[in-house]
Formats: sequence, structure tokens, C-alpha cells
Amino acid sequence: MTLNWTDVEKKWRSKWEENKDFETNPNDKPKKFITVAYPYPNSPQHIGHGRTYTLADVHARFYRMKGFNVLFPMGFHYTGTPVLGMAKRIEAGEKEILDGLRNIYHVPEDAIKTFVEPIKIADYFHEEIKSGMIEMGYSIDWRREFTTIVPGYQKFIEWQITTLKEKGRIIQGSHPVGWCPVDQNPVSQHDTMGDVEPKIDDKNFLIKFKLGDSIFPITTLRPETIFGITNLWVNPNTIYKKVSVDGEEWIVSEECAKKISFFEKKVEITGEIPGSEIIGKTATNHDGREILVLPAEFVEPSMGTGLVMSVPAHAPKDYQALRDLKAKGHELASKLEPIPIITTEGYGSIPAKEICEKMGVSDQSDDKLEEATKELYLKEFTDGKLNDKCLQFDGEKVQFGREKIRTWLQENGHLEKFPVLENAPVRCRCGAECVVKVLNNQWFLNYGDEEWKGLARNCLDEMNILPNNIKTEFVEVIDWLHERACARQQGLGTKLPWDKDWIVESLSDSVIYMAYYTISRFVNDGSVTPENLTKEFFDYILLDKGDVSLAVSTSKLSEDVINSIKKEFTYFYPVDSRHSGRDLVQNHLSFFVLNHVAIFEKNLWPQEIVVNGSVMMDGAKMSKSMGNIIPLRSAIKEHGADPIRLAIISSAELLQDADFNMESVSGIQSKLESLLESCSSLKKTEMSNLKAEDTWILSKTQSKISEITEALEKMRLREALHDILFTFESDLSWYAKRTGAKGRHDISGILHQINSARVAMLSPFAPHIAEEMWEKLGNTEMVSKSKWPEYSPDKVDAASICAEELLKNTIDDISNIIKVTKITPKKIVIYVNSDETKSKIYSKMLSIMVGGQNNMGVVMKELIADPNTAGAKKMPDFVQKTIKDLHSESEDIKKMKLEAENFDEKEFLKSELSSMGQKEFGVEIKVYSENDVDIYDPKGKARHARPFKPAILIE
RNA sequence: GCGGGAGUCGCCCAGCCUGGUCAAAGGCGUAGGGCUUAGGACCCUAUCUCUUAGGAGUUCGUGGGUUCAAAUCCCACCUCCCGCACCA
Repeated sequence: MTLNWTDVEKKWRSKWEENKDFETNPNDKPKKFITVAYPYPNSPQHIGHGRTYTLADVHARFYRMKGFNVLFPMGFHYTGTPVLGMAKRIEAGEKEILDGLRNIYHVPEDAIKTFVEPIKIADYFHEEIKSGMIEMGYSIDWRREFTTIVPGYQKFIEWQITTLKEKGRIIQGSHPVGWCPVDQNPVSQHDTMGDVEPKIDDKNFLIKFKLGDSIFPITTLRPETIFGITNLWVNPNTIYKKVSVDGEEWIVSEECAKKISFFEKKVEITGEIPGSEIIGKTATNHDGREILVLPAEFVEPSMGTGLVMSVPAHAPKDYQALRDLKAKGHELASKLEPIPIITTEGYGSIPAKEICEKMGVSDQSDDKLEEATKELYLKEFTDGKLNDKCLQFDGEKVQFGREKIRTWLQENGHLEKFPVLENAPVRCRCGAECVVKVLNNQWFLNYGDEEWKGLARNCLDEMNILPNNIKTEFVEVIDWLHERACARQQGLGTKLPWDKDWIVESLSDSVIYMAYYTISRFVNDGSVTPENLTKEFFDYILLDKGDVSLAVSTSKLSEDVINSIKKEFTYFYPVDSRHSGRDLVQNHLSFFVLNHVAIFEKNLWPQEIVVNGSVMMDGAKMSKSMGNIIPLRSAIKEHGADPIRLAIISSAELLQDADFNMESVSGIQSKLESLLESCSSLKKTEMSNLKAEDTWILSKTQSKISEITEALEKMRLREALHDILFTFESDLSWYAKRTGAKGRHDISGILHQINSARVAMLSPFAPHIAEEMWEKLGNTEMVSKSKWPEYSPDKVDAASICAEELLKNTIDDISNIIKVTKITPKKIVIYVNSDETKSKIYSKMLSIMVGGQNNMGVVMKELIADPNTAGAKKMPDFVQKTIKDLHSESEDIKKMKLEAENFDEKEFLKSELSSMGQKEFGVEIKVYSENDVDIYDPKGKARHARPFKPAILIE
């Protein structure tokens, strides 16, 4: 059968739409509010994006069938800078990006033409992504859709950020950013050539020495080494500048002067001085010590200030440079000796000397010095301890002492921050080389605040995090989170209400917006305009602050409207489940928690977070450059939405990276098609006169329902889907074997019943094809509106499960014997236990062992203690073997056996084994009881029979 | 460095949370058989070692420990992967 997936999917999508099935308003039913992080529309969505949304949609559809009033909304995140960069590149006619748009994303030419305007890019991909979501069959309430730059949303964000500020969560301070001196703008990854993220090293500092009346600053990553300083280095070939910095006179390289000018300082070059002139002078240390300035050619004017301090005991370069001078007979240098300040296991008193000698460094231009420096730096950082030269820091480990010395120097005015670009040179798209700029008026969310963190931890403790093992990661993130810039100077978004130069940063305007879904419906249908959305309005609706009359008077809305919005919010909030990719744990998801606890009362804090891994394509990471991105919509066109949904879900458990490949899609496709075919042939019929295998398969169906439901509740979708699609199959094939052996033709009704449950459970995963199957099964209502199959324990027939188990095991045993003995059976005889004592002991043992007890001694003791089973004493061999039998059986089966006490092995095997035996082994199978009078037992096997373990004779 | 995750029978991968159902699911590969003129697709069977009666032995990165019982819990070690920010 070849199925036209597109047609089937269209058919059912339009029915859902007609019936407004996914438009959710408050009602009397319990609710679930399920949300996913909205997309940033700068490209079409691919399979990878599809994963999070599909998981959430399955979740939503599942709860809908479970009887909840489920709200699943969607918005679009326009906030941010990427489309700005794209527009620039498109305007500049960059081939790379245009090729990508044309060949990978297949954007029509006339659309590309409009892309010089950033919003047009977002608009285009917004529609593209939305169409994809609809085609995937996501059960979204589109009436609530918005973008983050519409006026209503902006009102909401203004309220949010104002509320945070009022609550003291926002502070101002200085912050270094990557900066383009030509564009006068901060640069991010999207603004640079080669898409490199400018990395800023904020742990770099300069230490101020005095040289006469001037400040003589040197930069270092190792402030603790000031105690081991012997001299300073300047490059004799460099002309240094005299610079006035905030009124102080500094001597630095020209390159350094330029850098400092971006640090929000007043910088003016007042003169110059050749390096050679400084050599031989002395500068004063933080403690007033006189330090000699010496020449060294390794000093690069472009690094730091162009001046270097010398710590020959611990810095290989310094050691070597000093040695070189001494070798040349430099008079002043010859008096200097290294001052060790760190002791490190494995090294003697002057580690730099040791490592230079060990590596055979020839002079200060030797390349080996880099390696030596690296090795020693790391070793001293991790293992080193400061010694008594370091005053009050004596005995500190380097990694902790360094921090303390840094603060100490800073407090005494000897130290200033000197952030540098770690991965320099970084070039802006305009061609200019980027610098570090310190912004003094940056706004921060003070995530470092302990009281705030406490609230967040509180929330996490009570939240359901799926999968649970990622909870520790959240705890860690909350721990190390600190101030975070919440405003930017460029990009789309909402202006800071109190400082219009700034735009609320994109990760800060996307943290509590789920609340806005409950309002956007009213904005979208025109009953509310953005102007109505005043601070008092939001306060009343969202925080229950103030009263309705205040909200009415400022918003100019009627009390009725306000109350229905409030009812809507109160009904749907809090968020019951938030879905997102694992890459957002460190930022969005954590901020989501932090902002909720900062703004809302405890009863409105989020209930659950579901985190999923990413999607790989044929085992490789998806990337534009690899060209292995498959846009979701073209995949749907080719394979159908449902096969893709299933392929994404079935390939990995939640947190794992899912490997997507086309083979699995087509495998699933044919699986679904054959299921559809079998549904078409089944009829709903009255079932009477159930046979053993019928009660068995119906019982099995019940336990499957229970397992699948539980898996879904814990979002173990892969497992659930696997059970629906495949595990069912193995039971069904046993059933087919059994009915086939009997030549039965009356099983359509039973299969109809089983497949109805299966299709219903499949429907959240593969909604379109499940509707089709449901229809073929003869239903007139839609499956998406049907009730989730309910597990009814009373429909589980323990005896039939034990019976089939016995049958399977017996057949297995027979095959096993045949295999080992290699005999061709002419006659097979089965002897069933009929000894009352053995049966009694067996059931007693079951009750003992059901809790997990399987110690021979304990079991025996209990058996003997009971007069009914005291006979066990005389048959330790039987007890031993039975323990083994039961030991290898599942807890479930043991319980079932206990329940099915009156099960008659002989009668069952007699009636069921013959058909199966004929089919499997081609011979007749005779069944006797151990104590039958007419027994045929030439080899005396019968006495070995145990309950549920008949003895076997093969001739 | 800080943090997170992983190491399973030729390969991929499930099981580990909640110890006993585990010689360990499933898929691929390989071997044999069926179907076919043949091949492909498909179906069946086998696939740690030994075993002429349903059995036994040795396995889940390495080494210890807890337990009547460990792939599963605890400790140490080795190896590999990912994130470290103002970017959506």
C-alpha cells in the first residue's frame, strides 16, 4: 500500500482547525499549561528545532486525552541582534549568506530583496516556522500568538523590568564588551568576520608602579608574584608614550594608550619617551622598594601596557632574559638574584631555573619558553603554595592566595582592571579591529544576590525536573550565576523605561512572558489595546496588587473585561510544564526560574521543566557549513509529518542526543502503513466464549496500557512509543502463533479492541495517521478527542498470564532438550506435578519469596515452621530447585502465580499444548499427571515434575 | 581549573534512578535455511564459552567495598565528550 501522507495529514488538520480543537479557554476542567521556548526567526526550523516542539506537543495531546484542559501557545522572539547582522551582510551582498538563503533555505529571490530590513527577515522566517509547526500537527492555540516587538508585549516587558527594578533586582555598574571603534557599537558573534565571539579576559589587571612623578603600570595575570619581583622590563627599541589618564601621568606603549581610551577614562597623549631612556632608572613598588628597569627584547608593546615586571624565580622568560644580560656582563643585572615566593612539590627553590635547564632553553628568543611558561604556570597554580615572602598570605595555595592578594592590592590603590580580548585580533564586519570597551552605565540583573538564589533554590526543590538527573546542573548554575547585563545598546526589543538609550536584552525579555499568553488573546481580538495595558492593570492582573477600580481607572477598560482577563490568568497560571533544549539550562531556563521567584508569589511559580538533548544528523552535528541541515518543511513534504515526529522521538531518550536518519523515518513510515492496513481489516464485534489465549492477550494489553501511561507521565516518550509500536508486536505475534496453530478465524473483534487502545495511545505521537486509523476502525468521533485508555486491573487475568508463561516455558524446554541432544523427536511426553505436598510447599514458597527473599536457609525455616509444609524438610532438593525456578522469575509473575492459586496445569496443557506441539515439533504431545494410573513413563521422569515445571520425556 | 555527562556481549545502543525478571532487549553485521531463474526485498533460525536432557562457566572501563545477591548502590582510578556567559 502506498499512502499519500500529505493528503491524510491535510484532511485531519483541517478538521482540527474547523472544530477549533486546540483553542483553549478557561472551563470547569482541571488545566495544564504547557509551553516551549519560542523560536528566534532568523532561519527556517530544521529537524533539530522540531524535537523540543514535538515533545511538548505529545505532552499536550496526552494530557488533553487524559481529560485536562490544555493550553499550548506559541510566540516568536524577535528581540536581539542576529537579524541586524544578517541584514547588513545581505545589504553588502556577501556571497556566503546569500548562497545559504538560496540553496539551503530556498528563500525566493523577491523575499531576499526585502531582507536588507532586519524585521523583514524575522517576518519571513516567522511565517515559515509557523507553517512548519502547523504542518507538523502541533496542537497550538494560535489565537494567542505574538512577536516580542508588538506594542502589547512591549508594555508587558516594560512592566516586568520596572517591577524588577522596584524590587531592587537591577543594579548599575561597569562592564567590558567587545566593541567596534568604527561603528561605535558592541560586537557579538554575528557582527564579526568569521563569526567569532569576542572573548574578553576580565581577570587581567595592571599594577601601578611609580617612576618619578609618573605612573608606570605593568599588566599581569599573576598579581601574587609582586612579592618576587626583582626588576622591570622595557623594550629598548620601543618609543613609549607619556599619557594623561584621568589626571595622572602614565608611561605606556602607544597601543596601550589606545586601549585605555576605551575604558571610560580621559586619555590624552602628552609626550613620548624612548624605552632606552627608561632603562637604568628605578621605579617604586607597592611597598616603596626601588625596582630597577632593564632592557628585554621579548617585551611586546602590543601586549598589555608594553611594560613587564620580572619574576625570575617563577617566570621562565624573566629568568632567561636576566641570564642573557648577565652573560653579556651587564653590570646592574649581575647583582640581581631570583626571589622565590612559591613552593611547589616536585620543584626546588627556583622553579623557572630548573625548567629552563630541563628543557635546554638557549636564550630569551627560544620558542621552548612558551611551553615552559605554560607548564610551570599550571603546576604552580594548582599545586603551589605561597611562602613567607608573601607576608600575611604565607602558606596560602596559589589559586586562592592570588585572589586575596588581588583584592588587597586593589584596596590599596595599586591595581586596576585591564580587560583584554583573549582571542585577538577580532575583526568587525566593517573591517575594523575590535577593542575592549568598558561601559560604565551598564544595567545588570543581580543574579549574584544570595537571597534571590535562595528563593530560586526553593522553587527548584519543589519543581519537577525531567529528566531528574539534570537537576544538579540547575543547582550548580544557580550557584555560580552572578550579575548579568540585562540591557543592550542595539538590536530589536523594548526600551528600558527609565533609560531610553538601552534596549532590554533578549534573554531578559523572555523569562516570564508565558503570563502574557493569557492576555494576548484579548489584545489579538481587539477587546484590549496596548494603551490599556498600564502598570496598575498588570499589577492587578498578575500580582493581585491594588484593586480593580485602580486598574479600571488607569487602563480605561471595563471592570468586566479586566475581570475576565484576570480569571484567564488565574486559571492558567502557573506554568505546568516548560520545555526546552539542554543548551538553555545555563541561561534561559535558570533565568526563567529566577525571574518567576523574583516577581511572583509562590503559588505562581513554575511546576515543571522538561529538558531535551539535541538532534544529530546521521551521527554528525547539524550545521550550516556541513550542509546537513534538513529544513523541517521539506522533510514533511517528503516523508510526512508523523513519521518525522516518531523518528525524532524514538531515536533517543529525553536528554540524549537524538540521531536522526532517513532509514529510521522510512522504517517507521512502513510500520505505520502496515498498522493502518491492519486497522482497516478489523471489525468491531461482540466477543463471547473467550479462549485461553484471548484472555491472555487482553490481560497483556492492560499491563501495556499501564506501562505506557506511566512512561508518558514521566515524559519517557521513547519508551512509551517503543511499547506502542514494537513491544505490542511480540505479544501479538505469540497470539497469532497460538490462534494460527488452532486455525482460528474469530479473532477480529479482539484485535479490534487491542488496536483501538493502541491507536488511541499512538495518537499523541502520530496525530494524523492515528485519526485515519481510528476512522478505519469504525469510529465517528476523532481520536484526539477520545479518552486515554484506562488501565483496569480487574481485566488482568492472572491465571491466563501464568498459563501462557507455562506454555512458553515448556515449549522452550522441549526445544532446548532437542537442541542439546540433537535427537529427532518421535514422541514427546509431559508429566505435570500433581503431588499435593509439592503444590503446598510451592505456594508457600511463593508467598515467602515474593518480597525478594531467596535465601535457602530462611525459606526452609519458614516452611518447617508451618505444619502444612513441614514435609519440606524431607525434600531439600525440591526446595533448592524451586528456589532457583522462582529466583529467575519476575516479581510480577510471582504475584500472579500467587493470585492464580487454583490453576490446573494438566487441564491447560492438555488442551493447549497439542496444537502448538504439532506446529512446533511436528509430533503429538501427551500430557500426564505424575500420579496418573495409566501413565507412560519408561524412564521414570515423572517424579521430577515440579509445579510450573513439568518433567519432559522425548523419544 | 570549575561544572555536567558517558564507558555494556563484532559495531550501534537499551538496562542503572527503584539491586534479584540479566548471558543482558532492539537494530546492524555475520552464518545457515525458506522464497526466487538469479540477485534484491522479505520471512525463519543461530550468533560469549562449554555441554548428547531442559545444565554449567566467565562477562557490563579498571581496582576495591556494601549485600544472601551488583551492569545496577558506595569509594578510588583511567579514558572520552560537552558547557563556562552577556549570545539567540
